[in-house]
Amino acid sequence: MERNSNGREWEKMKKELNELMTEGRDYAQQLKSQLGSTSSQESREHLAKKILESYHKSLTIMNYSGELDQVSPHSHGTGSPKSDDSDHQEPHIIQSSKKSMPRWTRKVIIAPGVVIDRALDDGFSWRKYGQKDILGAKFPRGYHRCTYRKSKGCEATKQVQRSNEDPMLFEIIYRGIHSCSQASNVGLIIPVQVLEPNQTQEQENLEIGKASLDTGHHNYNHQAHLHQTLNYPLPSTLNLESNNVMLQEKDHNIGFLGSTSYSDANYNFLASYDAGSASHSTSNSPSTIGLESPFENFGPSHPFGGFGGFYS
DNA sequence: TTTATTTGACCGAG
DNA sequence: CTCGGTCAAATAAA
Repeated sequence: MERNSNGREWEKMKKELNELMTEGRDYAQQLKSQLGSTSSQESREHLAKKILESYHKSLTIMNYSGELDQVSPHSHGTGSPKSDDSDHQEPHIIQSSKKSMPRWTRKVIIAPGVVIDRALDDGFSWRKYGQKDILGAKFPRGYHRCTYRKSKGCEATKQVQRSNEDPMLFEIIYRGIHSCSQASNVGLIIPVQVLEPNQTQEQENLEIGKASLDTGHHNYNHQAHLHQTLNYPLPSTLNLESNNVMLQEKDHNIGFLGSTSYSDANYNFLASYDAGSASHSTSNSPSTIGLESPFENFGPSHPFGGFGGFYS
């Protein structure tokens, strides 16, 4: 209703989303056309990777970051299947303090043996700028901002807080929308191979928490060799393995974007290939499809309406 | 070198 | 004052 500064943020978010999805659509289109031909496997993999990146980012923005990359049922879990598992994914967008930036929470449950860094990777590159001990929290909270804040003025930030009682649970609070179109180290998901099921994960987790919340490298070195198989060298740190993660969103759920029914017609046009996804290309071509008001579209099955209430 | 992380200082809100 | 968040200097990594 009342569109004020918050509404602006929303606009930005939608715009970003639109670009991201359009980009992904283009890549998918390319991939599709390459399927018939005998294009290089490499090329196709690259496209697939790009598509996943787009999804990843889009979902992150929307607050829904399900594990579409790979759906690996991480069963074993010393005590993982807790009630929390009831997937109540819900991203909550509140606009409280700060520059009235949208904010949402994501919860990530790490399966035993998973490298935390990797698990928490959401496709964007972040730079840690602080860590604080929080009252009542057993683990410190890490503060991160977009790596391109300086160069591109991207103001997105996130906080990572490890749960007190369940060290496998991380709560990530995102604030602000990425105004940068980075596609850096989205390590893509690698088929995870569950490694040694046991080991004192709790112990390790604790250690990590003490040491450095989000940079728990070292600890899992022994597993590294197991994953040398992956294709992409991870940029920093050696966290491979990854996706045994279970993502959950808390608070309000946005439902799912898949609901946006793109008309096939539109689908064909998108030849717009704005690799750079220029900021102006916001509504390039028919891409505006259902995204015109993404959130409204999602509404049908999900209370996005209530959503609006938050940031307005 | 440049870029990233660590960490205590600093600051505003309550 | 305390607390949560950020800054920035020192340090580490690349």
